[in-house]
Amino acid sequence: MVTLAEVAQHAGVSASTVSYVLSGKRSISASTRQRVEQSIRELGYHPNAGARALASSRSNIIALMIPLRTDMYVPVMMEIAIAVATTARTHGYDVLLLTGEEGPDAVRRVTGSGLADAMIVMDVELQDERLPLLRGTGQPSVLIGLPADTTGLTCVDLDWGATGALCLEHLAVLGHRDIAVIGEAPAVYERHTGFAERTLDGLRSRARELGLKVLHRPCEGGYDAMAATLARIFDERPGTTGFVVQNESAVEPLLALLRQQGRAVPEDVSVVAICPEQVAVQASVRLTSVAVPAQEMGRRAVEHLVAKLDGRGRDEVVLLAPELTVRASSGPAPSAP
Amino acid sequence: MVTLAEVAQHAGVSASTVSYVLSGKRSISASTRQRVEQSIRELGYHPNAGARALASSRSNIIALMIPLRTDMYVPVMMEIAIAVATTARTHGYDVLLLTGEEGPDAVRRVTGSGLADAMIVMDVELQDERLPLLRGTGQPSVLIGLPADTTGLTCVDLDWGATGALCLEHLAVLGHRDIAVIGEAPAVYERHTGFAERTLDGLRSRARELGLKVLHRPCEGGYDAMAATLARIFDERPGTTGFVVQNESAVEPLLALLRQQGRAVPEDVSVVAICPEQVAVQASVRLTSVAVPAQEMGRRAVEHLVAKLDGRGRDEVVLLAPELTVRASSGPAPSAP
DNA sequence: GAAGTGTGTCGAAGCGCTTCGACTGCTTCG
DNA sequence: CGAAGCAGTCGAAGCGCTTCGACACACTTC
Repeated sequence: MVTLAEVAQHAGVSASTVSYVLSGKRSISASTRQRVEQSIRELGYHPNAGARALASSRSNIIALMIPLRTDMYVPVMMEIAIAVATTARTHGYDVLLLTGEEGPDAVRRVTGSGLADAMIVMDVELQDERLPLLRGTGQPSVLIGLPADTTGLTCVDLDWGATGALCLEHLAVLGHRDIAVIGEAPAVYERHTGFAERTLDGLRSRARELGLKVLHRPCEGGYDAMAATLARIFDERPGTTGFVVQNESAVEPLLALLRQQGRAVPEDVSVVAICPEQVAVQASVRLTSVAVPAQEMGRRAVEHLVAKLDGRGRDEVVLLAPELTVRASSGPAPSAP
Repeated sequence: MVTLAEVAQHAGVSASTVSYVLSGKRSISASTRQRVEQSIRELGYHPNAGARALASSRSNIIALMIPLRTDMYVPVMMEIAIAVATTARTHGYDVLLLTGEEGPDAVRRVTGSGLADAMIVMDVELQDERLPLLRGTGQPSVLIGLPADTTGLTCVDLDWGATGALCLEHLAVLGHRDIAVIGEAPAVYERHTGFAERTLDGLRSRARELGLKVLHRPCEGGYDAMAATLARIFDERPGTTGFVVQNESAVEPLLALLRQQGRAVPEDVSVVAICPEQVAVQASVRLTSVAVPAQEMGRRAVEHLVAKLDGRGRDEVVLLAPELTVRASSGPAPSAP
C-alpha cells in the first residue's frame, strides 16, 4: 500500500506539500505540482480514506436510507438511488446504503460515528421517528418526501397535492364528473406515507371546487385485487367514467379488466396514471400520466446536501411541479344517455 | 463528540481497556466491563469510524457495485441490494453503493483507498473488464453473476443453464414441440451478460436432446415491441405452442396479445416465465415460472464475503438450483389437428 | 534600505483508535 | 516455598493523513 510519505519521498518534497497538491488548499508552484502528480501516477497512490476521515473529520460519504419495504415504487426508489450515487460521485462523495430496518438507530449510529457527513432519507412518514434526530444533530440532511412538520428540515419532493389536482382537472376539463381513485396498498396509507395522503388531498379539494365526485379505493396490486376493487367501484358508482391510478402494479390489471368488461379506453372511460414514465409508455394503452421525476429528485437532494456541506444552502422545501403528459388513455367523457 | 478517552475517564479505566471491552479481544473482568458499558451508554458513545479504520486497517464496509442501467430486472437488483445491506448489517458491515458508471476505476479507487474491505459485483459480463482487477487485489470479492472464466473468483448465481433446461423440459413433458423464447432486450445480449446467454444455451441444448424446435427472439419490453415480435414468431413458426419468457416487461403484453388473438392460455399455448415471484403471481394469468431468488443471492454473497474476511471460505462458484412452480399458464399441448 | 507583502515549502502536532509488550497480583503445581 | 502461568489492566507507539505556524526568499513600497 502506497502512502503519502512514499509519494513525498519519491517526488523529493515533504508530506505536507503532497497533501496541499491534493487538496489545493495552498498554492504550489507548477513545477512541484507536476513532479508530485507524476509520482502519484507512477506509484499508483490512493489516499487512505480512514486516515483522511480521521484527520479532516470529513468522510466524504453521504448516507442514503432507503425503505426496506418493496410494496411500492420499487423502480422509482432504484432510480433515485442511482441518481443519488452518480450525482454524489460528481461532487466527490460516495454513498452508504442504509435500509430502514435499523430505524432511528441508524441515524444515531451514522451521525455518532462520523461514518457519513450527511444523510438523505427516503420513504418519509408524516410523523417520522427519525425527524427529531435529524433536527437535533449538526449533520446536514435532506428528506426525499414531505413530513407533516418541515421546520428545520430540507425536503425535496414532487408536489403531490398539485399532482392530484392536476389529474383531477384534466378529467374535469374532459367533462368527467364521477372519478374513481385507485390508490396504493392499504398498508401505505396506514403508515401515513406523505405522498399518498397528499395526492388524495389535492385531488379531493380540487374536486370539491369543481363539484366533481371522487371515490377513493386503496388497492393491492395484481389482477385479483384489482378485479375486486373495480367491481366495488362500479357497484357504488355505476356512472364512473374517470380513473386516477396511483399504483404501478394496478395499472395493467385495470386496463385489462376494463377491456374485458367492454368498456373502451378512452371512449367510455378515461384513465390517468401517476407512475414512472416507462410504465405509462409500455402499457397496453399509452397512458396519460404524471411522471414521478425520480432522477430529478435524487439529483436535487444531493445538490442541496452538497450546498449545505459547503456552508451554502439553508433549510428549504423544494416541491417539483408535476407535469401531465396527455397520451391515449384519456378523452372526452361520453355524453350522458 | 464523545471519544474513547472520555469514556475511559468516566469509567475510571484506561483507553485500551475500553477498546478491549468493545472488541472482546482480551478478557476483561465482569465488573470492569459493566462499568465501561454503563459509561458508554451514559455518554452516548459511538466509536469514530475513521479512527477505527485507520488503526485497524479495516473499514467494516462492503462495496456493492450495481448496474447503472435500468433496462432489466430492476426489482431484482433492488431486492438483492436490500438483502445485501441487511445481511451485511447482521455481520457488522455497512454497504457502500457504487454504480457501474466509474467502471473498473471504481475497483481501483475503493481497493486503493481502503474505503471498503471487500466488494460485491453485480451485472457481470462474460468478459468483464473488472475481473483482472478483482483477481489482482488482495481484497476479497464476490460476483453475483458468472463470467466466462471463473478461476480465482467467487461467484453466486442462479443456475441459468439449468433454468433454461427446466423450462424447456416442462413444456416438453406437456407435449409442446415448437417453442418460442422471448428474451431480454437486444442490448442485453450484445453486451454479453452471462445470465441471458446461459439461459439460452441451457434451453437450446436440452431442446436438442429432446428433439424440440426453439426460436429465440430478443425483445424490448412493452406492447408495441412485443406485438412485432409475436407477429414474427407466428409468421416463422405458426405451430408454436410453448413460450418461455425471460423479460418481465414483456410478460403482460404477451398475455394480452395472445388473448387478443384468440389464443387461450393454457389451452392453446403455454407460457413459462423466468421472473420475480411477484410478477408471476400478479399477472393476468397466474404464471408457471422459475423465480429469480434475489434475496437468497444477496444473502449468500454477503455470507461468502464475510467468511473470506474471517479467513474462512475460499474461491468457489455457487449455483443456486432453479425451482419451477407450476401455475395456471401451462398445460398439455393441443393435439395436432 | 528598512519594512512590509506575498508565495512556496517544511516540520510537527494531533485526529481517535487498536494493539503490542509489560506489569501486577493471583493461583497452581512440582 | 519458589517458579510458572494466567487473568486483568495499563502505557505507549503508531496507523496515514490534514493543518497550523514558521520560515526562506523574492518582490514591492515609501
